[in-house]
Amino acid sequence: MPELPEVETVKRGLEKFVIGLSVRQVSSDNVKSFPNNEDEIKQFLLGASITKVSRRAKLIIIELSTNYSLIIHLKMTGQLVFVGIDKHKSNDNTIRFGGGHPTKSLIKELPDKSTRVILTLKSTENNVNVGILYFNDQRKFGWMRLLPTSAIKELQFYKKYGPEPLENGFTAEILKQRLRSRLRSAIKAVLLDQSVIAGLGNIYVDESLWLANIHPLKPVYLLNDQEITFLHRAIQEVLSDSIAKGGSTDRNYIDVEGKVGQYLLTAKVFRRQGKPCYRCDQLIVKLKVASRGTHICPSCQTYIAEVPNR
DNA sequence: CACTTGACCTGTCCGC
DNA sequence: TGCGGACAGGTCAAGT
Repeated sequence: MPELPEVETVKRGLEKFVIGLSVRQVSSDNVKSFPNNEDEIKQFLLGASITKVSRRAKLIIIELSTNYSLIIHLKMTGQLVFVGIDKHKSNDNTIRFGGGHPTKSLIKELPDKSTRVILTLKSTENNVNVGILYFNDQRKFGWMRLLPTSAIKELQFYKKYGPEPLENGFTAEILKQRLRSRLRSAIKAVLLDQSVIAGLGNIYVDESLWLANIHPLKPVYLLNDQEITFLHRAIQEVLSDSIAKGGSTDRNYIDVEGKVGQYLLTAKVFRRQGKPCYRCDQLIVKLKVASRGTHICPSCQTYIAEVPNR
């Protein structure tokens, strides 16, 4: 579920709380979640200080003073949560996340049974423990991995990532070019492909297509220039709006401070089946496209399917 | 090559 | 109430 806005929110939270801290202790309960062996961890993670946090597509990169990095993919149910060391429990027994303010959160206790990796972080100057970073992941699809920083951009999947939709270089013309490789596919399937555009997932594809008045099943070759221009603008609007709202919490997502995202409160179609379209009052319908739950307004997003020619 | 589907997991919800 | 099955959706491998 974490897509670009959620991952960006987590990245900003990490910047706020863990930059400058050093890793004192590491524990992991699941090899899949964190496959590096003990030697690598001892040599390149323990004692290293965190110098920088960045994001590419849905990947979080935590750079270390050893010239290694932790790269993290949250996939569906991953969470990165930071708790100040002396703030685990307040008087009323609620966890105090991040800077110590009690936060209403989906999480009741830490660690819990979805906790896969625990990083104890200390001050780089004076050896005092400062906080604990928890990597939770109910479904174990997510992972973190320790790699030489220089090796990240050589990773196969990393090299294939398409452009970042919120960066200046991402123009309507670029979008048009990127779409050209997948002319016969449904636009939704293409937008979900990280090698075409980086960072979109199911929620924001549905939202963007509604905003641009495009049916998710419409094949790319049937999109005209104006539709692509609208789509380009819609993607940027939807993503920036969601980042401003701390992302979307469907069931699982929380940020580094344990907070849920607010985007879905104002979502236009996602999970709104049976409710009226904000533009035309027609009821939102749920269908399946690219084997994903897909939400559209049947009146705003029309596409008369051709008889398949095969 | 372009494109689609299934597998990876676990928790939740729905119908019987 | 218990239980089986569908569903959730990011990504890659395997299939058409």
